[in-house]
Amino acid sequence: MAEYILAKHISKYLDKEITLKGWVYNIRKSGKIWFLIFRDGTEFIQCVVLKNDVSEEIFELKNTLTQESSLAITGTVQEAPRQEAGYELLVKNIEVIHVAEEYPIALKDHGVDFLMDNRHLWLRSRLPYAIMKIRAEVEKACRDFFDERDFTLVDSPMFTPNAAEGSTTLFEAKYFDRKAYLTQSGQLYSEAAIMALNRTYCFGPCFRAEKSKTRRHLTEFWMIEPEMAFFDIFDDMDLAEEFVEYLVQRALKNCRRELEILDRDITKLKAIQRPFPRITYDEALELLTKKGFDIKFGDDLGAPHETAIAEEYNKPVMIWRWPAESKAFYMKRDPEDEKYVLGVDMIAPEGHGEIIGGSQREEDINVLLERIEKEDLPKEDFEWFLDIRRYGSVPHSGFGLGLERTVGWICGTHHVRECIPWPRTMGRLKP
RNA sequence: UCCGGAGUGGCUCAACGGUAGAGCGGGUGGCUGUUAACCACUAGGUUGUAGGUUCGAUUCCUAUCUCCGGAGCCA
Repeated sequence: MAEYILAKHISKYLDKEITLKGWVYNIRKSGKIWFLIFRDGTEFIQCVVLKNDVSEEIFELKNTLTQESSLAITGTVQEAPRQEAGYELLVKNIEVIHVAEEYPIALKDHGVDFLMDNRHLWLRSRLPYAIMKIRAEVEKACRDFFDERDFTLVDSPMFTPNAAEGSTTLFEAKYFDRKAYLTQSGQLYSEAAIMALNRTYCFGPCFRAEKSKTRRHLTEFWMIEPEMAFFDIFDDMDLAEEFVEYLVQRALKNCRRELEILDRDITKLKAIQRPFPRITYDEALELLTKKGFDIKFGDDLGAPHETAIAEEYNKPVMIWRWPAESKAFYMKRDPEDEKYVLGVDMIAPEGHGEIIGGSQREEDINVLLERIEKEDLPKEDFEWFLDIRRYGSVPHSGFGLGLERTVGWICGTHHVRECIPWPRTMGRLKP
């Protein structure tokens, strides 16, 4: 009886008889030989069926098996240097489990809308498969990085009573007889948590009802947000660059096969080593002016600006020390010049946009109150947040990294919607 | 919300205002090393919707819906 194995382990079974269980990816027929490209969710393997090696009944399956039919296939493993997997299976027997109906996704071009409508099937294709593998590795790397550095995972709530960022982009939910909002960020909760646990991170979905229709936006996306007591903006930036370097190198180390499937230029990823360039907002303005942009102090940097800056480097760029008026109320003012806040954005190379936003947080309750009043935020909703500054306030910092944008950069995908299994955008809630 | 682009067999796309075509997928047949295999034959269409101009509209006009790309905002 042949041993049932996962296809990814095939190299350990050279010349042995094994059984694989999975699905038909493609069939190439010839007269007395046919090739079945098989997938089981761990690897793609070419299986060779020779007329003289199998029964008439098995050989004739070439006419009845359809794309995505499920089967158990038994045969001998042999080397096949021309195959991506390096091995192929010489078939002895095929047990058909289910013959699939005509499969809508062909191995040819399809439009994005069609593929997204069929996301539940599209996930079976090679590119989504590779991206999901890499996403899982990056998520694991996120946890490992912080777990190995004395951080405690403290999850934040999804239902919140108020906004964390601006109030314009909240999803409203019915919460019994009241209103609740889906969280946009766990940061405010993390600020409370570090006073209990010193260094924490939260990792989960965030929801923003932004009516954005660009390749960098989802309404539901995942964010990992570390928060650290006694960290200033420089400690924050040091950690951010160490973190991003770690994520990229982990993907390179553990997802080489998947990056190959995606045809990713890995020399670009290999170059992602510390230190990353750091420029201030003022320096960014100077650079942009030199490049011909019409931009003045106080203007926020848009996507074209970010791209222009990013293309100057082959590494992520950190832009820090931003004009206060363009940034959130909780960011700490620069003690040397009140016009600025100690915030930082990290821009990924190759046009993948902002992957990190972070800052040193304002620890002075009076400054915070002043900002809350000036921005006309509902003070009573922030009382608990102000308590953090009433009882042993300390300098602290943190940042948030967008998972899909980071995965999109590592994979070299065109759009972040490919980097989440079930994308939610302004116009898409299905499947 | 604003600006631009696109809606044609299951899918991806053609078609000067004049008989709607091709490739893939499906079906049938052929081929012993194929790499999105190849070759031959075959079925498959109220051109997003509603109006209008015209002898005649896939093509021009108006409205509307959907999708895509971008802007703003952000991760």
